[in-house]
Amino acid sequence: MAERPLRADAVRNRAKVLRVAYETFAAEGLGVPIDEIARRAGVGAGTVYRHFPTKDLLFQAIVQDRVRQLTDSARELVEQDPGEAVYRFLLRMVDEAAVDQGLVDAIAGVGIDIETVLPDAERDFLGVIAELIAQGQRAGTVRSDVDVADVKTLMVGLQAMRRYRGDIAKAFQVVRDGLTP
Amino acid sequence: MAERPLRADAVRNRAKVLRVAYETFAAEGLGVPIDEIARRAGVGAGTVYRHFPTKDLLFQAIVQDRVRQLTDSARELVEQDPGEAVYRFLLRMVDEAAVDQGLVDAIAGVGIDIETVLPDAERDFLGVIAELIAQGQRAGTVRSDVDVADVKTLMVGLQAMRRYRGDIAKAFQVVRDGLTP
Amino acid sequence: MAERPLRADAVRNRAKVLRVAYETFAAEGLGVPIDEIARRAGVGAGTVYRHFPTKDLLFQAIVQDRVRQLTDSARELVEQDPGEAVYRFLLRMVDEAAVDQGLVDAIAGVGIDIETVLPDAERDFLGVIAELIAQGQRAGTVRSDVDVADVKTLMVGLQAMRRYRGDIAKAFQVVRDGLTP
Amino acid sequence: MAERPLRADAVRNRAKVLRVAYETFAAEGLGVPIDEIARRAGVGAGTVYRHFPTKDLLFQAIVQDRVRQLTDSARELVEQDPGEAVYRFLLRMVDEAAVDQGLVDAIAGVGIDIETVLPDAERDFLGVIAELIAQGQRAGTVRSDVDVADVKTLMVGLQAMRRYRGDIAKAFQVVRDGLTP
DNA sequence: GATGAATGAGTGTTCATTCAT
DNA sequence: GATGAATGAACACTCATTCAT
Repeated sequence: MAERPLRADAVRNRAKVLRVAYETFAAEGLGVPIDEIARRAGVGAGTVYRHFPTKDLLFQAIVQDRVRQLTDSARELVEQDPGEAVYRFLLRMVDEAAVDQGLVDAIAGVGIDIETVLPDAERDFLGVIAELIAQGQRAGTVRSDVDVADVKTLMVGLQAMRRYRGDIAKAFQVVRDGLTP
Repeated sequence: MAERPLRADAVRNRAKVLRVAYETFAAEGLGVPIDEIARRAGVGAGTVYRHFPTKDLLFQAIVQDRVRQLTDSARELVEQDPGEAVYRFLLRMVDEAAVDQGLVDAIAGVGIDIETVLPDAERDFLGVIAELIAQGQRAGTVRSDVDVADVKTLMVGLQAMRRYRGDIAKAFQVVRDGLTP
Repeated sequence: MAERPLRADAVRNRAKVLRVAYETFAAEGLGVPIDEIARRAGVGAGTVYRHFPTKDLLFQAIVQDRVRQLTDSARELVEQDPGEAVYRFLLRMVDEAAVDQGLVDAIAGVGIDIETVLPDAERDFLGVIAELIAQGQRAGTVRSDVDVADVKTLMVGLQAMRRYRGDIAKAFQVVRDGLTP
Repeated sequence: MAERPLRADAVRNRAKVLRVAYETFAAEGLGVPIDEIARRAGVGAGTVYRHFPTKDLLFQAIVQDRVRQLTDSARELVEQDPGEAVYRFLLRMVDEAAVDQGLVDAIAGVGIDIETVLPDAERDFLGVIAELIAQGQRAGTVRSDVDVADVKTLMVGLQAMRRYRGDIAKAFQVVRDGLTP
C-alpha cells in the first residue's frame, strides 16, 4: 500500500491549492466556495477534490500545515535565553494569530475540533511548549505552579485578545506579571 | 411617531423566537436555517421574518438582548464589596461565555461587528465596567495603570480560554495576580 | 339574497383601495404585494381581502371600473361633430393608455382575459364604438368596409404604439389616412 | 482574451435550455420557475444557472437570440421586389409576434427595457428596416414622410393587434393604405 | 367590520460534490 | 491526472391568503 510518489505537477498543484486556500480562508472566512479556491489557484475544481476529498479535509490539511510551522517556529527558541524564551514564544504565537486572522474563529465557529482530528500535530506542539516552560521555571522567570495546559490556555486567550484588539501590550504585561513568581 | 404596542400574541411569538434562536445559535452555530428556528419555536417561517426581517437582524437582536442582560448583571455588583467586585464580574462574564458557547465566535466568524451595529449597548456595558475598575483601584485591589479597554480585552481573552477549556481556575489566578498591584 | 348596503366606512375603504390599487398597479406593475396596497390605502390587509377576495378579483374590479369610465367618456362624443368623433375617440383612448401605463400589458402578461371575465363591460364599450363608426361612415370620413372589431383592433394597436413611443402623431396620421375612404 | 470554446455537451445544454426557456416563457409567461425550465430541458437547476447566472440574464439571452433571428429574416428581403419588401417584412414581423405570444408583453410587464440592455441587436435591426423603407420610397410604394422610427412604431402596433386578435387582415390593409403615397 | 399577525408553499440562487470528457 | 460541466439539496426570503383579536 505504499503510496506511489505524486507526479511533479500534482505536487505543485497540491501545494498551490493549500497555500491559496490558507490565505483565502484566513482572510475571508470559511464561506469561500471551493470553486473560488480552485479559480484562484488556477486549477479546476476537480483537482482540488482529488487532493482533498472534502472541504473538511482541506481545512484539516491547512491546520496541520500551520501547526507544523508553529511547532518548528517554537522549537528554535529552545535553549535560547532560557528565562525569556517562553515569553518570546507567547508573543510570537500572538503575532501568528494576527496573521491567521479569522481562521481559528472560523474553524471553531464551524465546529471542527482540532485536537480530535490532528492528535499528532497537537502532541508535538505541546511537547515543545512544555520544554519552554521547564526552562523558564529553572531560570526563575515562570512560577512553578503552571503547566503546559495552563500556558496553552493563556496562549489561546492572548490570541483572542489580539484578534479583538490590535495592541495588547498592556494585557500581555498583565499576563506576564501574573506568570512571574 | 410612537409605534403602537404589539398585540399580545405577537409579543409572545417575538419573545419565543428570540429565545429559541438564541439557544439554537449558541448551541449549534449560525448555520442553523431559519426554517428550523421557526419549527422549534412552533411558528411559521414567515413569522420569524415578520419580527426579524433578515437573519442578520435576528443575530443583532439576540446579541443586543444578551449584552443588555450582561450589563444589568454587571450593574448589580457596583458598590458591593468594592475590592472584589471587578474580579467577580470577570468570573461571571466568563461563566456567561460558557453559556453562550460558540455564539460570540460564530458571530465574529461571520463578520458581524458588534460595536458598529450596537453602539448604545456597547457604551452602557463599558460604562459599568469602568465603574467596577475605579472601585477596585480605590480599594487597592487593581493596579492603577489599567483602564476599561484593557479589562475588556482581558475579559475577551478569559472568555476564549473558558470556551477552549472548561476549567480555567489557574489561568484566572494568573490574570488576577497580574492585575493586582 | 339582496346584499345589505355597506356601512359608510366600508364604502370609503372599498373606494380607497380600488383607487390606490389602480394607481399602483398601473405605475408599478402587478408585482406589488397586497400588503403594500393595503399600507398605501391606510387599511389592513384583511380589509383588502374582505372587499376583493383574491388578487385576481381585485384586478377585475380595477379593469371593470376603468372600462366603465372609458365607455362613459366615449359616450359623450356621440353626435358631436359626427365626422370627427371616431378619430377624437381614438386619440382619447390612446391618451388613456398613457395614463394606464403598463396596466394593460401587465394584465395581459399575467394571463387575464378581459373579454371572458367582464363580458358586460366589454359589450357596452363595443356598443358605443359601433355608434361612432356608423356616424363617421354616414358623414363620409370613415371607409365603409371597417366594423367595430376592426376599429377596436386598431385602437389596441395605437395604444401599444403610444406605450412604446410617447409621440405617435405620424403613426396616428397614417392610420387615419388608411381609415379615410 | 478569447474565451475557450465550450465543451460539446455544454454547448448542447446551453442551446437546449435557451430553446426550452424561449418556448416556455413565450407560451406561459415569465412566471415559470427556473426549476421547471430545468426540468423540461432535462438538466439540473444548477446547469441553467451556470449558463445564465440570473433569470434576467436568461431573458436577455432569449431576446437577443430572437432579435438576431428577426434581423436575419428581414435582411433576406432586401432588394427582393423593392416595392413590396417593406410590407412583406411587416407581415412577417406580425406573424413572428404570434409565435412569440406573450413574450414581449411579459418582458415589458416585468420592466426589462430591450433597447437599454441590447443596444447592438437593436441597432442592426433598425438598420435593415431603414433599408427596406428607402427601397419602398424609391419604388413609390411608401409615402416619403415616414422614417424608420415611424415604421417601427407601426410594427409594434401591428404586433399588438395580432396578439389581441388572430386575424388582422383588415387592420393591416388600413395601415398599408395609410402608408401608401 | 377592521386589523395585522400568522401561515407555509414557492422561488431565485448557491455550492459541495460527482463525473463525463 | 486535470478539467470544468452537471447535479440537486439547501437556504434565505416573499407573499397570497387565513384567522384570532
